[in-house]
Amino acid sequence: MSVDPSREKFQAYLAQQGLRVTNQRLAIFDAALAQKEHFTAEQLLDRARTIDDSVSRATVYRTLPLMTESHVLREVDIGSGEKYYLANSSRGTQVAQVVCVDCDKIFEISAPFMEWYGSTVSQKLGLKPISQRLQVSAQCIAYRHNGRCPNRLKQ
Amino acid sequence: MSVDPSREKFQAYLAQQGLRVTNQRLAIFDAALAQKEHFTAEQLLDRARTIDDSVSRATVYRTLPLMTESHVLREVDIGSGEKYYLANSSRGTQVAQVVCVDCDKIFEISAPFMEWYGSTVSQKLGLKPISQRLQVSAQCIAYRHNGRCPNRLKQ
DNA sequence: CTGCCTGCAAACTCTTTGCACGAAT
DNA sequence: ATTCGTGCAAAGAGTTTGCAGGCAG
Repeated sequence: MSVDPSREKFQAYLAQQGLRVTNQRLAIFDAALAQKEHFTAEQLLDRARTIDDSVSRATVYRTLPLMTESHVLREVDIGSGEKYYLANSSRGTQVAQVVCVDCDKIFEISAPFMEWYGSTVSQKLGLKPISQRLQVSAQCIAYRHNGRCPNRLKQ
Repeated sequence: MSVDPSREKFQAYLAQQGLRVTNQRLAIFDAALAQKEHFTAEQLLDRARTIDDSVSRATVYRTLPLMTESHVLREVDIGSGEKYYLANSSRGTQVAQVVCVDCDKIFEISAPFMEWYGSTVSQKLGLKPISQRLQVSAQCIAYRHNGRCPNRLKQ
C-alpha cells in the first residue's frame, strides 16, 4: 500500500516551519491517522506508544497543534472536558457533529450550507468569518428505549 | 420595577425539586440576571458577592447547573477553557454564536433555521435531536486592521 | 432534631511548561 | 557546538467534592 499523502503534507509543514521530522512525531502522526473515529489526546498517546514506546504525553500535546495547524487533523470540542480530534478528510470543514447526550459518541455529517451561513451571519455583524461549526445534541435509539447507550462511558 | 418572571420560574424549579430557596441561591440568580453579556463562573461569583458577600465559589458552581436545568440560563462553551453563561431570553434556543478569534467576545444572532436543520440531520442518523448550536469563529474589524482587538484579554 | 445547604480546602481532570538530558545538524 | 526535541514531573486553570458546622423546617 502506498504512503498516505497527508504524511507528506505533515512533513512538508514541519520542514517549512524549520521543525524536525522525528520518530516520535511520526509515530504520533501514524497513530492519529490510524484512528477511524474521533479520539482524545490520551487515546492517541496509547496508540502512539504501540508504535514507539518512547512517546510521552508531553510530546503528544506538543504535536497535536502541529497537526491541526497543518490541517492534518481537526479539533472537535463538544464541551465534555476533553478535546477530540479526527483526521481531516478531503471533504473540507463543512461538517456538522451530532453528539449523543449519553455516551458522547460523535457522528459527523456533511453540512454544505454552513459556510454560506457563517458568512451571512458574520457580515451582518461586520466580522470576517474564519470557520463555523454546527453541533447537534441528540439521543440515540438505544438510549430512548433503555435509558442508556450501549457504549456509554460516563458515570 | 416588577419582579423578573424568571425569578419565579427559578423558585418554582427549586420547590419542585425539593430544594430550598436560600439567600445565596437568590444572590447568584440576581447576579446572573443582571449581566447583559456572557459571563463566566468567576465573574458571576464576583457579582454575587456584591449582593451577598457570604457567597462562595462552591455554591456558584453548585447553583449554575440548577439555573441551566431550569432554563433560566444557557451554557455556552466556545472551547476556550472556561464556560460562559447567559440569561435565557424568550426567543428560545435558536441562536448562533459568533466568536472573535482574538478576544473571545461572543455575539449572538438569531438562527431560526437551526432547529429544522438539527432535526433533519439527526433523523438521517436515526437519532432524536435535543438541541443544536452553531458557532462561527470570526475576526472583528479592529483585529483585521491592527492585528489585535480593542478588548482582547489573552496573552 | 433531622436533613438540607454552606464555606473551606483539597482533590480532580485535562493541558501546559521548566528543566536538564539527548539527538540532529 | 549549537539548536531543537524530548521525557519527566511539577504547575496551571477550571471545576468538583468531602467534610464539619450552620441554619431551616
